[in-house]
Amino acid sequence: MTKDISITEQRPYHHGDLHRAIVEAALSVLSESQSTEFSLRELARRAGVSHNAPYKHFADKRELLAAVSAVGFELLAKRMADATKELDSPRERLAAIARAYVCGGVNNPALYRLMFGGYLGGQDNGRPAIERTAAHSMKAVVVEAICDGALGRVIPNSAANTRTIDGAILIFWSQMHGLTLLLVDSLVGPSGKIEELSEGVLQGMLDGLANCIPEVPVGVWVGPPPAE
Amino acid sequence: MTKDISITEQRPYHHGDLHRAIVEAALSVLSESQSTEFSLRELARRAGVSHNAPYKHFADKRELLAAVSAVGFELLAKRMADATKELDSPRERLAAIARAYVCGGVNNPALYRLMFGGYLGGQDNGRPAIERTAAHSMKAVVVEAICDGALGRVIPNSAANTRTIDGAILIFWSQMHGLTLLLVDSLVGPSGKIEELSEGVLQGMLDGLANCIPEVPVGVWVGPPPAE
DNA sequence: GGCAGGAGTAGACAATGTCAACATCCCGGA
DNA sequence: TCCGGGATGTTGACATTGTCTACTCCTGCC
Repeated sequence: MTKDISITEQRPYHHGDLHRAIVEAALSVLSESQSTEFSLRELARRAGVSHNAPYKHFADKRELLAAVSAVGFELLAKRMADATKELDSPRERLAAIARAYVCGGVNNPALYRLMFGGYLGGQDNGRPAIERTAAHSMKAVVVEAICDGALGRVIPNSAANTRTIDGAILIFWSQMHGLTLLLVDSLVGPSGKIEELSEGVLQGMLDGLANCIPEVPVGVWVGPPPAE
Repeated sequence: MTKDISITEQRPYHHGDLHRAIVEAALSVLSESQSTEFSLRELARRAGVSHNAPYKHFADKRELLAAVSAVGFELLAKRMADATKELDSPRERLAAIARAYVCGGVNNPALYRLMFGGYLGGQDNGRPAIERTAAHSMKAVVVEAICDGALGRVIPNSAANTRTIDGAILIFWSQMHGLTLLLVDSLVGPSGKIEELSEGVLQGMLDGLANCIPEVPVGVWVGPPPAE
């Protein structure tokens, strides 16, 4: 009786690629509402399936969020990689990466917050593997740019330079991360000056980084994510 | 019939200071669970009142969160202010403020995330006034330290220096903000080296800041929060 | 002394995350 | 060719949550 095909041929019983559909719905809702508080049921509705169908693809909401977050990291990595194309000066390339990073966060704050807002375990270790992997590949883009000579000298990505690279990454990343979030929160402004502002911070940081690079301490986690 | 005083004298019908009790309960839950997803009803339970009593003191959950966030800003301001006591060197005072800032965030990540996680309007303008006020008084501590000569020269807090001060604030704040969040997310580690790491970033930033200070662009919002 | 209104309570509602039981479809082995 | 099992979807249920409305209790003020 449930086989009552009312109008035209309704979608087949099986969706086909619900996993992807749900993640995309989440990205849409995230962009539109700019709120991280959407419901699984809403996504199911958008995908045209019952409220419980997503559970066949994600163990729980957290796992779905992690998948979305992972896409966010991939998008960011791609943005940054693309930004370095057709640029020769290593320093300019690192600067371009920084701009792409901040820009990506500012353009979709809700997604950026999802990636870094601690909706997962709080600890990186608590993040599902899929997300950690994506985050690491994003970081690799930065590592490469720094080793490339962006700070005034080429730094071979060898064990001997781990300390130097780790330190540079930490300074670079935390500065960009903080700037992005302050911009997103509108805690700095007026908004018309955002690019000029960011540019000043960026160039200042690169100068400072180039100077203090050799003395930077050790310990940042760089390289493949630690095994579980 | 509801007047059945069962055991000893039960608490009086009126709580006395429920507003404060609810905020404190929220701070407790936040510290304990390190999750920002607690329920209003849970707070009411802790305070020993009915699930609707909090609504006599807060219009909705968002307003309660804003109040908690405001307390967070006040605590942070106090921490930073205390950290500068008994320190003479302006630079050391600014460094102490930075350490206090990062430390405060790392010690209670959930609270820090509540303050900056965009659970409010996303935009600073969307934040309730009480919270903006608290955030501003926190920022004032930093402004004072910078003007004090922490960067190698005294910068009178006058209109003529707005650009310089604003720029310094932005660099300083975004670096500390980003560092705090990376530490909280355990995206850098190992944790044993956190202090050493932070110290490196901090000193590097102060050096860089002192150098590039004069050229920093304009536009950061500093001063009393803009009128609604 | 009484009354207005602030403070707290009880009950209801829709929405949500998640569980369990059932339905439908597709694919590989007999 | 048939069939049965597993993956995928559906329906229904449940506890929990934010919030609304109506009610009760108590306190301060005229």
